[in-house]
Amino acid sequence: MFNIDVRSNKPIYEQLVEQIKTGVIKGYLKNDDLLPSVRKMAINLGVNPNTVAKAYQELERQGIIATIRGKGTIISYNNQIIEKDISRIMDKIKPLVVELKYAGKTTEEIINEIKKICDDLGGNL
Amino acid sequence: MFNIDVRSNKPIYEQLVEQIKTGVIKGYLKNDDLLPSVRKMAINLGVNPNTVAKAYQELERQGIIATIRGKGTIISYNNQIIEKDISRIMDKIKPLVVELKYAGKTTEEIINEIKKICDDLGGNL
Amino acid sequence: MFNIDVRSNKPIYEQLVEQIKTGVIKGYLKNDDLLPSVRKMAINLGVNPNTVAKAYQELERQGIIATIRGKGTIISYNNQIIEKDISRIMDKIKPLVVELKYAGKTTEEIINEIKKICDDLGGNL
Amino acid sequence: MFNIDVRSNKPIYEQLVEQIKTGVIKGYLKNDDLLPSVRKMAINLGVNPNTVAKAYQELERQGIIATIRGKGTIISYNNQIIEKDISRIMDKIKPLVVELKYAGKTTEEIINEIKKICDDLGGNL
DNA sequence: GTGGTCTAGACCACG
DNA sequence: GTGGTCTAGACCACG
Repeated sequence: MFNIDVRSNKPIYEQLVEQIKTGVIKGYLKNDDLLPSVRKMAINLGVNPNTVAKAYQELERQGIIATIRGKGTIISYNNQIIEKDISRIMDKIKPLVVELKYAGKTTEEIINEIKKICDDLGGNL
Repeated sequence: MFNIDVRSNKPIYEQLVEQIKTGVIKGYLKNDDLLPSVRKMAINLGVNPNTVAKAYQELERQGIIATIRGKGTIISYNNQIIEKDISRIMDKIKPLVVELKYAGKTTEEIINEIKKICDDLGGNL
Repeated sequence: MFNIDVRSNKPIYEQLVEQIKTGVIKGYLKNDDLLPSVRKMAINLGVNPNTVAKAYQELERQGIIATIRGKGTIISYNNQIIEKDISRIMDKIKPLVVELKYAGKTTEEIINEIKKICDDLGGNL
Repeated sequence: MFNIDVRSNKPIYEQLVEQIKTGVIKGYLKNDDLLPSVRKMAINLGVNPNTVAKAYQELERQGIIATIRGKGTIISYNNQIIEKDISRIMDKIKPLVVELKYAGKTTEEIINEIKKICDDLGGNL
């Protein structure tokens, strides 16, 4: 379910944080879903347990998961968190669109590209 | 003209690379424009000359600038480079749009957001 | 295994890049071989770690080595890279042969010299 | 007659030295041929006169040219110099051929490539 | 003055 | 421990 690229220049723990968040946003991971323990996840991914622990801590700090004594780590977020995340995504898109405009692309051209991306996803949603 | 944020977690040399590339894409920097010398740029930005040199070397490697013996460093790129950069921008936008879709946003909502961004730039372009 | 000549007018980092590439071409270094860490290599060669780091980064940029998080730096290339390198060698030989011809050497004389070089290597290959 | 590439990482004075030496080896420049004055050459090439002067000094040091009071700078070499240069060319070719061998090329393959280069020159010689 | 290279030494994130 | 980044400062070739 999770793919780690040890050759990437992006830290492993960040890759894991991002993938779990994406799983939540996409709906693959729902509230109360149990995540693999740090050790199991580390073995699954072939990485150091410290690295998984760091990712889980970061996710807990962000209010996406929670550690429940005697149970393990579960997905636990509220919609505010997700909304905040969506607006964070828009914040990432904005400067990129601005750059396209400056590069001479028209609004129409940009919209068309976006539409194409959405259409490619089409049926799945 | 260039802003460096030494507190950012993004390396200084990368910030400079990105800002010069953005200047080129936006058209502020044109072919044959002379860049400040490594030393002058370093003083302007308040950073070490080595850091500026690293940025300039990276830009030269990317085919954006060129070192001319006895003259200094100039902007020197061809449109292929810029086209490649535009498609790199689209590649960054794509996964973000995908995430918005998965999060439940409709194509229409996304398009509207993009339009809003473009309209805000409106008159300048 | 590696020899650095600090008196050479060729930069140290370039000497190291070249020797590692030669090691790959000659087959001494194979894919997934672990290179000494930047620090160890620096001590071995008696040079500054920054200099070794610069060489490693250049090799990574060229697609000869890769940095694996939590493991270190390994040889990692594909044959395309090697083929490209061989054709680069031929490109270096060409103008030299041309010069010999212009200097009055006959094709036969040149071939004989080349043969002599090959024969001297003889048994080792 | 001479081409200088100010974007090259090879110093301009070296480029000029090399091209004049090549001219001599190829026979375009013969003993007692008059070279343009430092100033004229500098203007022709669009470079700094100091740079041309440096090249001429280097050539004089190598015994290829001579400065004659009241006459200017002339080509002036003896065949020993040329012979030495030819052997210097062979010294450059040798490690390249060695590398090809190590890369798995057979002697025959290498010879064929060399022949191809010589044949392409064919008629001119 | 200009860029290129190198050293010594430091700090940091990552694993 | 590992590589990445940065500074301060130096030296050098080049033009």
